[in-house]
Amino acid sequence: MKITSRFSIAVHTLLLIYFFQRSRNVTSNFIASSVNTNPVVIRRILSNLKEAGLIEVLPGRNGSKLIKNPNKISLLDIFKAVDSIDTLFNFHDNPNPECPVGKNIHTALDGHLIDAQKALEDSLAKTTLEDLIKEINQKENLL
Amino acid sequence: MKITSRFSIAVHTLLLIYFFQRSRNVTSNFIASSVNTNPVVIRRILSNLKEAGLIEVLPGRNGSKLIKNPNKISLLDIFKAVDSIDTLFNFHDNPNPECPVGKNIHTALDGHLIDAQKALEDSLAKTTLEDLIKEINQKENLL
DNA sequence: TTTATCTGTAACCAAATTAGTTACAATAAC
DNA sequence: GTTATTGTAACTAATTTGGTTACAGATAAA
Repeated sequence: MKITSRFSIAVHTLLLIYFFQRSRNVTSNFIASSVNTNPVVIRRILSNLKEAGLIEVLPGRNGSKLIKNPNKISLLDIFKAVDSIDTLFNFHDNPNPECPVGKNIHTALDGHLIDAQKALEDSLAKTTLEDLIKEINQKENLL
Repeated sequence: MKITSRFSIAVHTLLLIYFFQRSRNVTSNFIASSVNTNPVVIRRILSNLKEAGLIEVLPGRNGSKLIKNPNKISLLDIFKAVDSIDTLFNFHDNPNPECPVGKNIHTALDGHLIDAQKALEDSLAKTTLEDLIKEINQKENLL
């Protein structure tokens, strides 16, 4: 099973807000046309990003603004904002406690699953929105 | 979104085969009663583990056996056997190429997503079935 | 050789999740 | 006042998951 596209859409959304917030109102419609989806899908994600304290969504028709410095917004922050996973790995319910394996499987495995999830999260934490902004600026200037 | 319980069931299954293969036929029914699910669910996973070269499923009513040393079977091997994910992260389709962000988002983000997936996999690769066997033996001896 | 057991697989189901959609009240800009 | 936008509810279609029944084919045990 996979991590949903809500995450990549959220990153895309924040980049659009960063690049366009000074020149125009960054509305859900504008974002949707760059992401290529429905504006309501974007509004749901904007709602998550607002809740996480990464953006403000201005009332009326004023679009959204970043309220944190891009170098303070990591991919992990974005991931947690939109995909609020507590534990990445599912575990089968109620293994048989009469069995030596069933009785101990949780204790034996849980720590390793937490480690793996932490490794994923630590990796995401290393990259910031600013890093992506630089990469895009570089690509655009090369043209 | 989460990683399915197929993974934890597969680990449970391999541990059962290890601990019981000498004393009884480890059948899908026996495994299912320890995992607490339906035997067909187990057979599907046994099929994956066989395909991955981790076990042999003996014909008739002879159960399954490990065909690799537990210290050569990592959690990553098991994960890949049952959850065959190519890319862990979904990415939204067809971002708008007319937009500087839409045009570059894939290039900017893909590498970081691959890094994060690799970090998860490297972590899973560190633990072997033997490690779990030791942990269970330790727990059982303490009783 | 007959009977019981087990695997492999197809077919189906219910529940959950996802992305997408329509609709509309509330709000602010123009 | 009119228009544009947000926030949210409600609905849909598609997909995935775990569970289930059914059964042909293979093997062990009697």
